[in-house]
Amino acid sequence: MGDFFKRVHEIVKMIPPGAVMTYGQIAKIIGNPKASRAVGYALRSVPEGVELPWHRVVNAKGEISTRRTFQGDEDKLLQRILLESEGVIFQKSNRIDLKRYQMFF
DNA sequence: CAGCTGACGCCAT
DNA sequence: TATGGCGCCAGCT
Repeated sequence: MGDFFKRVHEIVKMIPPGAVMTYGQIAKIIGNPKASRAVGYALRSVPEGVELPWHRVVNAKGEISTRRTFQGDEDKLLQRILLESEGVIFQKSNRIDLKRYQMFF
């Protein structure tokens, strides 16, 4: 695993319960604003046993991004449940209000 | 070394 | 709002 992935993980670890950050936002913080897709790729490969709130990362529209794997839907549902358990409210559009939940440095 | 892929983002329509 | 198209980039093959 490269340095980029590690930095993504370090940042995600800092997101407190009930708050979220976006893929693009994390990419910018790392210093590579155009690597948003790679951020998602990094969350896909979280080491076993590593505690990391991956569910607190959503896309720029405030929605849970679509997985391309065979268990994608199940994974998205889990992410939503985890966020709701922390008090995050989803709108009818299946999005959350970023102005309210997004965390900034 | 040369593609390929995808938990993205942005802009045009 | 909702789509569609395209650029980007780290890792994998």
